[in-house]
Amino acid sequence: MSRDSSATRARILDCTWNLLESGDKKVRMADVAKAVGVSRQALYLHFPTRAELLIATTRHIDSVKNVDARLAESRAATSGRERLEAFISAWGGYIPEIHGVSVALRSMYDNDAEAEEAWNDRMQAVRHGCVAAVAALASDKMLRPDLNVEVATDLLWTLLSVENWERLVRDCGWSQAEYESHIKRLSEAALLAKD
Amino acid sequence: MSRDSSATRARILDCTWNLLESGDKKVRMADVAKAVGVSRQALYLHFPTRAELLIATTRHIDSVKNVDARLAESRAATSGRERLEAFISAWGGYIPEIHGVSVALRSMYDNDAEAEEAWNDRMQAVRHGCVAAVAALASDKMLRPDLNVEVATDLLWTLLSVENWERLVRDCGWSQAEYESHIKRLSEAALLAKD
DNA sequence: CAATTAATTGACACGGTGTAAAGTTGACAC
DNA sequence: GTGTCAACTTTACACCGTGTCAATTAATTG
Repeated sequence: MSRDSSATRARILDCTWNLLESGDKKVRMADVAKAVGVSRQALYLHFPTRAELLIATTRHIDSVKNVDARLAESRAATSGRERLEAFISAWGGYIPEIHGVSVALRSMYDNDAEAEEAWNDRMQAVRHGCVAAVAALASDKMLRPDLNVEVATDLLWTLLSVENWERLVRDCGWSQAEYESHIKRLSEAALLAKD
Repeated sequence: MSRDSSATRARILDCTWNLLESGDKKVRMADVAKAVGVSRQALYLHFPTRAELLIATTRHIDSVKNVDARLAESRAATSGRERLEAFISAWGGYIPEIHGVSVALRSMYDNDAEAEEAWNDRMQAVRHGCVAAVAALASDKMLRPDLNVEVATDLLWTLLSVENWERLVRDCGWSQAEYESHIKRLSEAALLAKD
């Protein structure tokens, strides 16, 4: 090989990440190319479409930030309630890391089926975590009697949405700590049987 | 005048509304023109940009559905708690009506400052309703002691977001009634002092 | 040296928004 | 009737961003 292809690929992913995270709205292929210091066409050599670049970037972030490991930690908790809190901390703390790319992906949602799929895929992963947390509550007999696992999962999943994080932290100016503590309280109020 | 300008304008707004509500994703200027039975340029004669057409459509819906009056009703309630429930019913029941146009407006959010402004404007109107409901709770001494009006408003506003409605009703398949009852319970759990 | 491969340059098609200009049609006034 | 005004049509085009294509340059490796 004349130059190291995988190295440029990595540089592209890093630059894309930076651009997305810096919040400079417009992240066009040309912007990424410029930031990487490479021609626009070189980008298409590595990623055939913008959607695939964004998806690859999320996977890149996931692996760097090790989201799976983080979420897995919450499974170590003994009681259902501890597990719920651990899960909220893990996922809630992860949201700010992926916020930039999540905005970009969601704004392609309507026109691009691939982007939609990628985003839904990530959200299903979160949902699985919600199911596990809710199931742990249920087996501790801590789940509100008027909720089944399905409905409780829907509720928790909704509370933990990126959109809600955006509204509270970005639009309302809450700190990450405020977000986490209020969402924890709210989730418990939503799911736990009062005993 | 050869034809009635304001009548075509009304037809345009109605057709836009229909198209948006029918969920046929792509609502381009050409699609609207076709649906109205008018040339694409005639559209631009009435609405200089797509954003302005969408904004005018929301205003049109608002006036037809009389959202202000609906929200105003919630002010009639005597106790703070009743008022909260009335507000949630009023707004929650209105969301499905504007869902189509809300999707369209939000998907322009990133590229179009005008669309962003229009959407924020609508959401601020909702927020005012939230403030009023929370204030009513506070004056009834029903507000959780660890919440001030500001934070409580942020929470309620977030719970009542269109995004949460979409997730629960559209993605999770809840009925409108289920949505309303769970959101009411959740809002009360979030805001009310336990007495 | 020859082959391979990364990357460059420049051109272009496509879809959707928005603009510009000239022509058509109908209502009404005088 | 003729003239005028305004709504609307038709056609053409500019702009932007994505994605494609083809020809070329340059570096590495056997």
